[in-house]
Amino acid sequence: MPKQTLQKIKPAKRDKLLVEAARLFAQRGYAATDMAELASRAGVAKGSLYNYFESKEELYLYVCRQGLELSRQAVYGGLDPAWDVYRQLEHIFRQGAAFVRARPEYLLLYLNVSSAGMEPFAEKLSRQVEKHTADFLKARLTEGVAQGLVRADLNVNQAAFWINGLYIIFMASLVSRHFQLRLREYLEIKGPLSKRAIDGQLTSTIALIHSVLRPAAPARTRRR
Amino acid sequence: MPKQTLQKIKPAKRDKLLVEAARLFAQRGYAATDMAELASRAGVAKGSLYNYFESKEELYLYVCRQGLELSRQAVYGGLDPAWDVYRQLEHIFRQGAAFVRARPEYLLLYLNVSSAGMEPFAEKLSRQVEKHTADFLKARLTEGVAQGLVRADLNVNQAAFWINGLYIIFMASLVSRHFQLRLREYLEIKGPLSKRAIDGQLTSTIALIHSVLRPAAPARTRRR
DNA sequence: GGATGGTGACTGTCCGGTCAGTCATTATAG
DNA sequence: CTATAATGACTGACCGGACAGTCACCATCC
Repeated sequence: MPKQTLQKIKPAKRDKLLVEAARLFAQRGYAATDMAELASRAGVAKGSLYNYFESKEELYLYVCRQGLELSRQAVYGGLDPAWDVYRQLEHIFRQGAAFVRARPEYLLLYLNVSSAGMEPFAEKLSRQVEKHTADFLKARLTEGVAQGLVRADLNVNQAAFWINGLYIIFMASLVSRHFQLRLREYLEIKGPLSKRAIDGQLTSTIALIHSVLRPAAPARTRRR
Repeated sequence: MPKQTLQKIKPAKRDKLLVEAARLFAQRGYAATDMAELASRAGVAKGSLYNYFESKEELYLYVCRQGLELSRQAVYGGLDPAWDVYRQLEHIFRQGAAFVRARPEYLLLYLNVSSAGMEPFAEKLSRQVEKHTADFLKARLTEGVAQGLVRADLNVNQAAFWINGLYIIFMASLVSRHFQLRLREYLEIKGPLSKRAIDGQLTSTIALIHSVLRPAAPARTRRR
């Protein structure tokens, strides 16, 4: 989708540009990001941006899609299909948290898509963002049911929906100022958010999911 | 906080202005809302807005705080303190959903506060938005534990955190384009979102919360 | 007639996008 | 191997539109 020119420039330059773009768009939002400032941060002239991309919008969409790709690699990359549902879920939460801490800009980009005025982008991005995760979660849960690891009366679609909901809220609490303040209010954390507190919350969220999915009383509930 | 003049004009005029402001800010976001357009929609001259408020920012904060107040009345209004935790939670979810459907603009306003560039507002609003709900949920859960209605080993703060998380995601699915698309993707809904589908999702979310909070039946019978 | 509220043209600023011109690199000619 | 030509990436001053906030003037009511 970007112009050919983008492919012809030095990779280092291109990477710098895309990283700075992701940061700026994430921090300021789409509308408030100034192409001139972006150019200057990327060490490039404003005109050049328009040699690489047709418009601000095209650049934005490209950065978002690239971020999605990176996130996916980071989160689903080291997954072993042999693991059971619970192990895979835990892996996703932990990898997700690590990635979000290392590259918060991409999650911020995602969160912005749900805000006002971003509907045109939601129309273009939401499906490709959510489809993969939805399919993945549903497939793992269905397998889990088949293997007797997950309660048979579970509504898989609904369960996937709220597991992902917890994931979103949790990750948002790591990067968005509002959700950080909210987390602190709920957990009554006074100082800054420690990695320890976050890990604790992560662990207990996973335990929560576990306790909901696990089949009721009877035997054959071994795991881990 | 607004100027005195605001209090002196006809209530009908004031209400119209505040409603239109809420709608516009909700739909377009803070930055993209044009004071001239707002004035024209409210049937008022642009200059008048500056007779009522010092600035766009003051108007915005006032509208947000007013929305918060309205939401609270709608959601917590008809609550009977004699009800048990579960009944109160269900009431909140159902009242919340009804209010959000009737006046989506206020939830949109809330969602926008977590997006990029809104940090200054998050700093001013987040705490007063979250504090009330957090305290309420924690108090009800604590009561529930004391009454033996809620499992005793529950971490109240964490439970409140994710109950509210589910609430947010659910309500967001009613108003934000992105979260609507996401809900449809997860629940595999093809047509438009029917009230029926939403009610079903709401009921099962409440059931989920119920099943997590309820004490494990057989073991550790403290009473009964 | 003084005070208070209402008005919209005006101003300064900001920003997306353009484009005429520059210059480093590469291709071609001698 | 040098000289000349061609290429296309690069640049930033500039343009047009948008928009927050101002203010000089008007309307209305006591």
